[in-house]
Amino acid sequence: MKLEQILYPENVDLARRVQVHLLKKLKLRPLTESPRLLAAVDAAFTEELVLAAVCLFSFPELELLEEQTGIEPVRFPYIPGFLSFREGPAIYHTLQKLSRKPDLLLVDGQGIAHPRRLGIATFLGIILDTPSVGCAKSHLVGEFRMPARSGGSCCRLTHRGQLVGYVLRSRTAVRPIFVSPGHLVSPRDALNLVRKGLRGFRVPEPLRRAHHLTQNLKLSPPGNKPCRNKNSGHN
DNA sequence: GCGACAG
DNA sequence: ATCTTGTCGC
Repeated sequence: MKLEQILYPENVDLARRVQVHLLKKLKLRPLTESPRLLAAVDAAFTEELVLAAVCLFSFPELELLEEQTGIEPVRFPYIPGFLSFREGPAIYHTLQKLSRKPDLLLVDGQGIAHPRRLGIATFLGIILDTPSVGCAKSHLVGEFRMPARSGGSCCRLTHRGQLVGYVLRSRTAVRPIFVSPGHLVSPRDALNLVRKGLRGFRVPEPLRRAHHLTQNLKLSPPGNKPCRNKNSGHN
């Protein structure tokens, strides 16, 4: 199947077929080696644009190594279960701008905790053939017990009799986050990796950075580059 | 038919 | 996600 038809299906039915197609390629297995380069991705929106941001970090130190952004017109509506067709293309093309290929993708959204096991983390992991982890701020599918009130507690997230991730209370008294494996990792890997990235916040540090970058992009879009010789005081 | 429903 | 002001609490 061509990349063009995977990224830009013309309607929801075709999008569903893309998901069913990609599912055949899904592989979940424990990581052999710890990742060294983690890329956190996020997207923001205006009425007509998708603004993507990618932040590359060393792992597990989490030192920022590189940032990239990209903008595309909105081509797909937001429909629960089809988020990857709204945000995916812009994020995909922005990831291609990185000077180095990441060992792990940390995505703002679900992995296999999805009606068809194809959340955006799984989608990106498969088309880029890279291990990925989904970290969503709210529930999409699956059954779970609410984790205890204290930070660090977590419960399994199951769907149709399968373990699809964990519900994690990253900090005391905050709403839990939903962690699920995307591609080429195990549910436990996903949980462990997200925990290492928390740094005391509700959402992993790398994703916060990506989110901020996305918001800044909306405020200072490229093309609005300040011209030299205009009130710069040195001419 | 009813309720749920990532970002 | 985005819109959108003040306000409750540590």
